[in-house]
Amino acid sequence: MSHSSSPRRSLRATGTTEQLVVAAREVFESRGYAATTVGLITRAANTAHGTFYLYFKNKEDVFARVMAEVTADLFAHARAPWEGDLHDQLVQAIGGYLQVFGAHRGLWRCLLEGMHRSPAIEQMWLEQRRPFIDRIARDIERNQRAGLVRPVDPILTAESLGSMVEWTTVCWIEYDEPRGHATTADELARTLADLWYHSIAADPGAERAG
Amino acid sequence: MSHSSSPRRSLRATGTTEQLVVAAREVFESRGYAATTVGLITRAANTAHGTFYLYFKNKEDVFARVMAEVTADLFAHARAPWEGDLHDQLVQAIGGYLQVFGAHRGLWRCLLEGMHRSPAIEQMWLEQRRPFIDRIARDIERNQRAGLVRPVDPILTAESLGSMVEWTTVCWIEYDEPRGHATTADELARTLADLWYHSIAADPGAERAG
Amino acid sequence: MSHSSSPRRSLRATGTTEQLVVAAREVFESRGYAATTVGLITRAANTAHGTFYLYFKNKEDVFARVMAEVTADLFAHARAPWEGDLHDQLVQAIGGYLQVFGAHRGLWRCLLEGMHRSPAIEQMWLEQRRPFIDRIARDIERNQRAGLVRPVDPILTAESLGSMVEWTTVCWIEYDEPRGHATTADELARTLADLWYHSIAADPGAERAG
Amino acid sequence: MSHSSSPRRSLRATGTTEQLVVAAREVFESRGYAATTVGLITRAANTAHGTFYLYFKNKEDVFARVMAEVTADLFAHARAPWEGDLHDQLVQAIGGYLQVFGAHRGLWRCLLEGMHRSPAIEQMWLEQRRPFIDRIARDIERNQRAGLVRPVDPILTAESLGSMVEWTTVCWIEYDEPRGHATTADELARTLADLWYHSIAADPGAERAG
DNA sequence: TATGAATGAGTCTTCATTCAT
DNA sequence: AATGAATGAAGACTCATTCAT
Repeated sequence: MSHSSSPRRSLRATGTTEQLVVAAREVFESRGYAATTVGLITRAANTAHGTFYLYFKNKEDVFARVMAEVTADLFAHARAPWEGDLHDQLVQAIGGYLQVFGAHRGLWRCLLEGMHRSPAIEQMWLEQRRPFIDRIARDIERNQRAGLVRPVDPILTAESLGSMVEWTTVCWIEYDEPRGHATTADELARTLADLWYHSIAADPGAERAG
Repeated sequence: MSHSSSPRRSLRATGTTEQLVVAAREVFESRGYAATTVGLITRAANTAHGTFYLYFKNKEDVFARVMAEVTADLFAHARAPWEGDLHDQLVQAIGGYLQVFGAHRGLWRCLLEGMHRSPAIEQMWLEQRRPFIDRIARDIERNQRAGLVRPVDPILTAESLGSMVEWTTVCWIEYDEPRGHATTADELARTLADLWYHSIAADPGAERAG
Repeated sequence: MSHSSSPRRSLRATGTTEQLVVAAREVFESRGYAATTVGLITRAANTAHGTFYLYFKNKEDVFARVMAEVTADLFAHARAPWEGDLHDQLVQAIGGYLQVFGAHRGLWRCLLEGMHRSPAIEQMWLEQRRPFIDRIARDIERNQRAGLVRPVDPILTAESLGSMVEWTTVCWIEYDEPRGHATTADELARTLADLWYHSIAADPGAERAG
Repeated sequence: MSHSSSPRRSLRATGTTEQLVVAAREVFESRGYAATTVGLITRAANTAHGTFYLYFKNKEDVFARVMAEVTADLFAHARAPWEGDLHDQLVQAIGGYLQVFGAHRGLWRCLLEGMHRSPAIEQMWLEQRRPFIDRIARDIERNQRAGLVRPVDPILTAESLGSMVEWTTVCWIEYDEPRGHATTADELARTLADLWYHSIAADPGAERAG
C-alpha cells in the first residue's frame, strides 16, 4: 500500500527542507543577500542543485522562510510580560531584543540589503517591524493616561525610540562586537533603557526615587 | 605639435570623470548598489563602456568617489555653528541632517546595501559615521561640564542618539515620504530634538522655562 | 494468496496506462509537443511522476501511443462507404475528414512539431498518411477506368489533392476558427470538394448535369 | 578621432552579425526550432556565447532575422511578371515557388514547429503567408471578370489552392527528395499547375485548345 | 505496482573586464 | 584618450530519469 511508505518519505522530505533552510540561514548570515546563490546553499546543504527547486521557488522564497522562523523567535520574546516599574520593564524588553537580535546577526542586515532588490522583502521588513512600533505606541498612550509619560506624539515617538534601539543594536552587533566586545549587551541595554525612560517620563526623578 | 593637445585632453578627461561620477550617482540613487552595472553608468554618462575603466577600477571604486562627494556635503552642513540654547541647537542640527540626508536618498541605502559586499565600503561607512558620533560625544561632555547634561556615558549615549536620528531619518525617507508625507521634515526634526533633549538634559523643565 | 492479487493488479495497471494516455493526449493537444513534459502528464493523470516510466520509455513513446489511437479513429471514418456520384462522395469524404481532424486539433500540430525532433515520429506521420494517399490514388485510377476522371498521374495527383485538404484543414482549424468561425466546416468541405472535382473530372459540366 | 575607427569597427560588427545569422540558419535548418540552442549557434559561428546577446535578444529574435531574409527572397521571385496564358503563368509561378522553397528546406518546417512556442513566430508565419494568398485571390477575381475563371469564392479558393502548393511542396521536399528524387521539381510544378488550372478554369478545354 | 524524493546535465541570460583600433 | 566589440565566467532555473521504499 502506498500509505505505509508515505510517512517515512515525507519525513525525508521534511529533513531535506530543514537542511536547506539551515544551510540558507548560514549562507545568508555570512555572505549577505546578494552574494548568496542557490549553488552555495545547496552545496552547504549537501544536496543537488535541482533539489532546491523542489522546495522553494527561488532565493527570495527561501529567504522568506528563513526570516519567518527568526521573526517568530523575536515575537516569542516580545510577548513575555514585563515586570516592575517603567524603567525596569524597558531594561527587560530591550535586553531581550538585543539577545534575539544578536543571535541572528547577519540576517537583519540581509533584510536591509534585500529590500531594494525585492518588493516582497521590503514588505516582509515592514510587516515584521510594524507590530513592534505599534506596541510601543500603545504602551506610550497607556502610560500617558496613567500620568507616567509626558505629552508627546505617541506614533512619532514610538518610531523614533524604536529606531534608536533597532539601529544601535545593528551597529553594536556589526561593528562593536567583532572588534572585541568593548560594550556588553547588558551595559548597552541599560543605557538605551535609561535614555528611553528619560526622553518620555513625566517626572523622571520622582519615579526613580519611589 | 603634440604638446598643444595636452591641455585639451586633460580638460576632456576631467569632464569625462565628472560625467561618469554624476551618472554613477544617479544610477546608484535610483537602482541601489547591487543593481547598478557599469553598463548602466556609461549609458547614463553617454560614454563608451570601456572608458569607464580608464578612470575607475570597478564599481566599488566609482562608488567610493561618489560617496566622498556626498560625505563632504554632509560635513559642510555639520560644521555650521549652532545658536541658542541646547534645545534650539538640536533642532537646527537635526533639521540640517534631515535636509542633506533627504537630498541624497538612495545613496545611504546604497551604502548599507553595499557594505556586505565590500569591506572597503564598510570601512567607508564607518569612517563617514565616526566624526559625527565623536562630535556628539564631545558636545555631551562639554555640556556635562556646564551642568546642562546629566551624568550619562558620553560614548554610548552618542552612539544611541546618533543612531536614533540616523535610522529614523532613513525610515522616514524610505517609508513615509513615498506614502504621502504624512510627517513633515520639520515636525520630525522637532520630535527628535525633543526626545534627545529630554533624554539627557540635567533639568529639562528648568532650561525650557528659562 | 499471491495469485489473487494478480487480476486486480493487471486491472489497475490497465487503468493507469489509460489514465496516462488520456492525460498525455490532453496535454499534447493543449501545449504542443515540445512544451509537454512528463511532469505535466503525470500531474494531469493524477499519478506519481515515477509511474510514467513503468509504462512508457519516454515522451516519444507515449506520443506514439496517443497517435495510434487517434489514427485508428481517423481510419474508422475513412472506411465508411461513400454514396452518390463522384462529387457527392467527395463532399462526404472531405466532410468526415474535417470533422475527425477538428476533434483532435492540437495533435496534428504536435505531429508536425515533433517530426523534426524524433525520426520515430516522422515515421509515424508517414505511415499514418500513406494509406490515405494510396486510397485516393486507387480511387482516381478506378474512376479513370470508368471514364469519369481525365488522364492525370494518379500518384502525384493524390499527393497534391490530399495535401490540399490536409493543409487547408490545418490552417482553417488553427487560424480561422479562433478568429470567429468566419467559414463553416460545411462551406469549406463543399469548396474543397468542388475544386477537387473540377481539377480531375473528365467532363465536369456533363456529370453535374446528369 | 573617433570617426576614423568607426567604419572598421562597425564592419567587424556587421561581419559578426552575419556570421551569427548564417550559423543560425544552418542550425535551424538541420535541427529544427526547438532543438536549436544559442550554444549551438555560437559554436557554429565560432563566437563566444555572450556575443550572441550583443546582436539578438534571444532565439526568437535571431529566427525572425533569418526568416526575414528568406521571405525577402521568396518575395523577389513572386514579384517577377508571368507571361503567357493562365496555364503557363501558373507553371512559372509554382515552379519559382518550388525552387525558392527548396533552397531553404528546413526553415519552413522550423516556422511551423516554432509557431506553437511563440506567438511572435505565429504572427511571422501569418504575415509571410497572407500576401501570397491575397495575391492569388486578386488574380482569381481579375480572371473571373475576364471570363477565364468560373464563379468560385475567391478567398476560400485562394486559401485552398495556396495550401495545396504549399503543403505538397513541403511534403515533396522533406519526404520525396531525401528518398531519391523520384519526382522532379518540374514534373511536380506541371502537375500542380494542371490541377490548379482545371479546378477553376471557366472552359478548360477551350483555352488549352487555343 | 506505485510512489515521489533526489539527481545533475543542459540552457538561457547577464555583466565585469579586456583589447585592438 | 576614447571606443565598443568580444569574451567567458557565473548564476538561475528546468526537467528527464533513477531509485529506495
